[in-house]
Amino acid sequence: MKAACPECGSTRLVRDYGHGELICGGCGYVMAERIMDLGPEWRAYDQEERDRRDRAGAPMTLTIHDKGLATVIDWRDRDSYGKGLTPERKAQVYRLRKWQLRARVYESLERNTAFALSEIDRMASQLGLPRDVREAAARIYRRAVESRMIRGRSIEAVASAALYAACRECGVPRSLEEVAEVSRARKKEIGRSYRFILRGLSLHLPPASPADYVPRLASELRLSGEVQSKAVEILREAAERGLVSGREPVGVAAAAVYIAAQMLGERRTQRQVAEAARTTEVTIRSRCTAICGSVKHLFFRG
DNA sequence: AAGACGAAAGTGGTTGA
DNA sequence: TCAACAACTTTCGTCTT
Repeated sequence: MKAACPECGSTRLVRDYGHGELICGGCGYVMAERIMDLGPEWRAYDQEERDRRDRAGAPMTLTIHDKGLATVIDWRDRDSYGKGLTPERKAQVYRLRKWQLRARVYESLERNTAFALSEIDRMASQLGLPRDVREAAARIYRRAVESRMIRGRSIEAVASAALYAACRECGVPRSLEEVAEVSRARKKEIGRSYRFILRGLSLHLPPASPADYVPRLASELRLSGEVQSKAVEILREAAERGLVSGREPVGVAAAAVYIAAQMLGERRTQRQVAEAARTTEVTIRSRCTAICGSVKHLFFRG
């Protein structure tokens, strides 16, 4: 059955998303307010997000499961004739209301989780991550949902943060940049959610070690295994000399790879290494001078 | 000519009063 | 809440290969 305008009977109804209203195309009667889709893109938690919210455009469908048309038990203890209810009837209505509310909350949680998991899957495959990382990310996300930690932050950001954490947990770290590249959330938000999740789930992951990044950098730059081992050796020396902590691990790893490649005659330009590590030549240079200054003897040991 | 170097100014996030 | 701060980036002129 199609909805019709109570004023003129027209069934030509127009949705005005800008104002969140359902309007009769015949006479302009406003039939319903607040039909706006409450999907994640519409929510904005700070000015930055409000500014770019327009990218979402109008929702393609009304994702409210009942499309706003199903019967809702209202809060008045009256029947449809406006008469009061008997105590038994009141108790029954009370139970119905309770269950209807529960069902809605449950369905919305399920829907959001399903969306988050598909996002995790999409990002993971874009980053070329193996199955166990995806499963770890899904596990972390579900735990975050169970701990009521999603409230007040976007699903996208929490899903990305879960993936970021899972990468570390599985020893295949991706930098925040890399995750942000394939995520719809901003790097800043992901970082925030990440810290929040770690604290909330009392999950403590040690900061990523530069050595974890070496295999990826090396393969992206098509460098041999010898270069990899040399880079790891350099990193071990650097770590002993306290040149690692407080620095961005990828940057340190990039410098080690650059030096190792040079030592073994598989030269790569700073530009190439910087690109693979998503950093700049300047950063690599400053890491290099720090490392070379104190491990120069490595150059003369073959 | 391309790559490496380093100075200087700018950026965004953290920390501690 | 704000200023100081450290790490990193951008930009640019100069030197090296």
